[in-house]
Amino acid sequence: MAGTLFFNLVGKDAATEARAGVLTTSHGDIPTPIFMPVGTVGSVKAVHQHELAQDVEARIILGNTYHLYLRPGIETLQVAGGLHKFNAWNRPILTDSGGFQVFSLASNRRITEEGCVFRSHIDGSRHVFTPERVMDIERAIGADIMMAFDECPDGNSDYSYAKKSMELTHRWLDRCVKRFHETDPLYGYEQCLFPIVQGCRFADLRRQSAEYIAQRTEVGCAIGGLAVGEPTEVMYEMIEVVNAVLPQDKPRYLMGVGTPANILEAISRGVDMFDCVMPTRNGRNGMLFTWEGTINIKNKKWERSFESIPGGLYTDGEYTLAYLHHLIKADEILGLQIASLHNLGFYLSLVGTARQHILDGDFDAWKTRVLPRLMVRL
RNA sequence: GGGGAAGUCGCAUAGUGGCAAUUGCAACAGACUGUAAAUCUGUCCUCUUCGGAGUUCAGUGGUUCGAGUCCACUCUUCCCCA
Repeated sequence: MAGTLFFNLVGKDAATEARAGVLTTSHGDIPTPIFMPVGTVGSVKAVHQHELAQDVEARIILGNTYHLYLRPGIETLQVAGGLHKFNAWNRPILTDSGGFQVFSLASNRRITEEGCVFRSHIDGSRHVFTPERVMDIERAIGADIMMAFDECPDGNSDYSYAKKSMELTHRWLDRCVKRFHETDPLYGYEQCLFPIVQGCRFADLRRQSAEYIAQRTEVGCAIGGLAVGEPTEVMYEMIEVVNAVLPQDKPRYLMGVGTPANILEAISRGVDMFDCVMPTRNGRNGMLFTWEGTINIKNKKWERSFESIPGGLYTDGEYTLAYLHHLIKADEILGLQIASLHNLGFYLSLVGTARQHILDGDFDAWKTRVLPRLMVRL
């Protein structure tokens, strides 16, 4: 069942490794570089689907296997006809495998060769995730892009643990690939499986993992286990190491990253896809991302700033900083919505603009110009 | 007019002899990277070289080694009966 899911490179920056492409799926084309809003439990928090599509212009969103499996449960999703129908999002969806929960729910799980035993963070009940089980669940969710089940070790893990963890992730990958090919999509459209590079902060492990993944990828590759405690410079170095090995003609997805600066740096090192909770979570917590830097809208200094949110999209000209300051301070739900919407709009605009500059051939100059301002705290 | 209750750091509260003094809210900052997050952390009398130092619990006086806590009076607020 090949053919509806493929990647085309359409442009390459001369001075850097930055690329522009199109990832085609049966739910629509995804221009790359792309940012994918995170919708863990089937909703991008505080943002309507129609806002995501029309205002933010999101091309693809994430769902999470672990969270959707616990709630609403895969039976409900199957009866609904998959996540796209269930949550009324008819553009592409990527599901994370639960590998990150192996990391973030470390106190509630135990890893074995077979898989991972979780204690539900909701009711304490016991659940077993194996590579096979995760593939089955991702089939049931119906994501266009399924992620392999991996272990995401802490960024400060020592070499011996990182190596063991990487090797386990590789063995799990082979089981994922096998199960993936033994099963068929449930809803009549093609799904693909992205393997995940691990190796923590160690260049030789990263290289080794990238080689392993390169031989097993069909549509695209992911780089996991970064931005989990290691220094930013180490993350950049690992991206370079990995992307030197991963196939040129397939999209590279840097999982869970990151700040606007992280994203531009990663694009310049050949990354094509990103996801991160930062625009939504930080937005709900009062942080706005703009082309001029970040704003903590809760700060008193914005109390009388009656200008529009800088670089706003949907919100531009309608809502002022002072109004958003008021809404967030007053715990008004609309404040969370506006902040989330603004930040997602900015992130999509960031990668969209980057793409345009790659196609125009001046990405590096543009990046150099814009980067320092992104890191300013207003 | 008679009787009763009460005044604590913005507000509300705890405190019945060792206290710069509980908790909540508010305020002011900070954090947040494949979402256990509309969450979490810190500060929140004044000064500080962050070790401390100095002033506090309506006011004044007293008892005591020691008082937010006990006593007297004053002021203020609230409640009940006339």
